[in-house]
Amino acid sequence: MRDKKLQSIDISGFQNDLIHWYQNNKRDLPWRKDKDPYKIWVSEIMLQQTKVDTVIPYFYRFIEKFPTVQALAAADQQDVLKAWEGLGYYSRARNLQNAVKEVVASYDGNVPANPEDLGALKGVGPYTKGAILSIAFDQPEPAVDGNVMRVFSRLLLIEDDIAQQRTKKLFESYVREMIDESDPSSFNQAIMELGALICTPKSPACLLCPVQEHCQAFAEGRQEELPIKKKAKKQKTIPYVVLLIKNEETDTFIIEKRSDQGLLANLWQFPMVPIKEIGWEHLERWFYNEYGITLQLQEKKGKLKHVFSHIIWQLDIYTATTNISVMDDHRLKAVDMCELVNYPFPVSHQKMMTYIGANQISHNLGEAETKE
DNA sequence: AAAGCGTGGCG
DNA sequence: TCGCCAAGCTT
Repeated sequence: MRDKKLQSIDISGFQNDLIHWYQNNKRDLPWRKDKDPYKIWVSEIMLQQTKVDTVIPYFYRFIEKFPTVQALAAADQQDVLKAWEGLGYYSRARNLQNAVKEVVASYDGNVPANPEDLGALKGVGPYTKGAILSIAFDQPEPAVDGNVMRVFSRLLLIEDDIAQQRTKKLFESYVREMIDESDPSSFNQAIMELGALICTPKSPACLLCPVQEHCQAFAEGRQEELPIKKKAKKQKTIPYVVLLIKNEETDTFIIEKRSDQGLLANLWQFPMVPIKEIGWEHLERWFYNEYGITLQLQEKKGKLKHVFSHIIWQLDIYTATTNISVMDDHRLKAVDMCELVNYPFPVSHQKMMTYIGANQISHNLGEAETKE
């Protein structure tokens, strides 16, 4: 029994209008040059919560450095993170490499072409699974991302909160009814392309839309109201003192590897003191207890506000000096300024490198804020 | 189910 | 400046 929402839709007419538009308007993107499942996979992981323009240069560099499943599986995780540096959501990179190792170990290096095995891989959720199956293997599986939910919420006038997990399942069932089984790759990509180019979140270009005549929201002039999405909570601000600690004798700076779990896992940073918990008066003492290093605070170099999706770092950046050169703790390293480029840093800490005269190591970095 | 997890661009 | 948003997954 077909859903009520679909009864008024001319499905094959919709498919034809959509896919015809896609064939004539699709962007020439690097992951559309061939159907290598590995490249499709890499692109889909990079594109999670990330704009196409941001991904393109990363994709080129990543594929050049790790051209095959085997190459990525054999790589050092730090090199993988370095290639991901600046893209964000770094667990994507760690999960991708874990998954690729599994593909080499269990599937002879061939990306599985069935939902069960593919979906069991680290970092491959419902969307990515459907995207790989449809785009690389021409299987009629839904690939429901934010674009698809936006397009379909307008097309079918669906008012469920798209932030809810169960809403995505609802959209998957609609896509299963609507998908073009003769070309699921084009169908899925066309919906996403439409969402990116025409059916945009704000001010959708309905007058240019190839499926305008099928759209129930447009018929009622309600396209701007959809989709419905619950607002995110505001982030909490956490103040830190960041220490750019120089050993004058060896001309090195102290960097620290972050925990292998949680925020920015396994990336490197300049040591940070959660100053609200510690208190200024206990800073040096706490630092010695924590790291075994005595330091002399020098001067404040500036401050940075760094906004994450869920928290905000308020960073006061200081230079400091130390005499301690021993570094048997492997989480800490004393490195020459030139060596900084070999370690993956979060963007916030890349910006601080300008304060110690290091060359900017990133391809995508602006000036740090130095104002008070 | 809801929170944790990055970054850059845009109005 | 600030809130929203982008081809989501994990726990």
